[in-house]
Amino acid sequence: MSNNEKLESDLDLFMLIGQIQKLSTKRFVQNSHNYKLDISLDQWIVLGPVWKNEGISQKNIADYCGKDKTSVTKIIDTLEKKNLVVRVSDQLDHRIKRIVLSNKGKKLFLDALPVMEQTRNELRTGINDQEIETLKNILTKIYNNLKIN
Amino acid sequence: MSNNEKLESDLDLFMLIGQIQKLSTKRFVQNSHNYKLDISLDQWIVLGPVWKNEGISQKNIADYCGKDKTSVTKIIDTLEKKNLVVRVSDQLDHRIKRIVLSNKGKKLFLDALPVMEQTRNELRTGINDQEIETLKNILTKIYNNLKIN
DNA sequence: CCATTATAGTTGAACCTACAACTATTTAAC
DNA sequence: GTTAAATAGTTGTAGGTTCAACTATAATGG
Repeated sequence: MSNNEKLESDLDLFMLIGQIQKLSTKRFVQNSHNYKLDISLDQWIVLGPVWKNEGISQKNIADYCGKDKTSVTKIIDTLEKKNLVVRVSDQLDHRIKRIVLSNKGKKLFLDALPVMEQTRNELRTGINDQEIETLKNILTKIYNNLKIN
Repeated sequence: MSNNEKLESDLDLFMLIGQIQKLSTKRFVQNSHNYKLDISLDQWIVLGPVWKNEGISQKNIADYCGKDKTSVTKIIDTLEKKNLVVRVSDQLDHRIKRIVLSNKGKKLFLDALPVMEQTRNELRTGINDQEIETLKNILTKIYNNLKIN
């Protein structure tokens, strides 16, 4: 069997989506290295809601990103280790940790914007806006099918 | 911010694909549990080429599945621990390990087929064949964009 | 009030992924 | 024919995901 022969011939939806997910994650990291940045796609995804909503709780980050609370805990752990964010306990509700960007975190988020832009463009090469719209519509249907229970 | 508010409003392609990938993996595992089967989506994906091509090498499994050779090594490790497959050294080329299904592995693969079928159907609910075709075409373009380099 | 229940976050285990470095073997090139 | 390069697979490390069990705190409802 030649390299990727199967993959290219009768790739089913599961494989296709899994493949694209892996490749786009990889591409984002490669691109960020080209920009001399050290950040993973998931770390960037978590920084997003913190950027838009300073002091957001981990619970809200999880909802925003569609991630499990455990995943958020661990990604925040590594973001904190890299001094990109800090956890601040809520003064009223002591269960809640509020996440705040450090200056380093703000800078990295901004620096990574063009990396995201480039990755998006590479992904969309040769695909027009109409197709992207169609794609999003169908994917949203699938998302809704899977989301319920 | 309400539960999943962001996710549902302005979900971008990366999030959408990542979300669907996570949810479909989860759904497959849930469905397999309902059938009293103990198998993950990735384990099933690796069993596929072994089923179709008895004695296939790990390298070919990796190509077939679009997985890293490291991932294949580790998935085969767990499949072997569960007595679903065995590794057999190639007699001519001693670098190659050929993977063979045990009877238990064959049974599990067959038993899991309806689980896959059901998961596929749940995913496709309310989406016609034309849309699936369109979806696959666009996703294939994206796949090709990302695959090169 | 106090007991139940719900919520926010953490921890540990098991699995998957990617990368880099490694072993062992085969092939190629001189 | 021996050295160099390519190939198959493994190992270790680091990150991400899920599940279940746990801690701590807050809200609810007799």
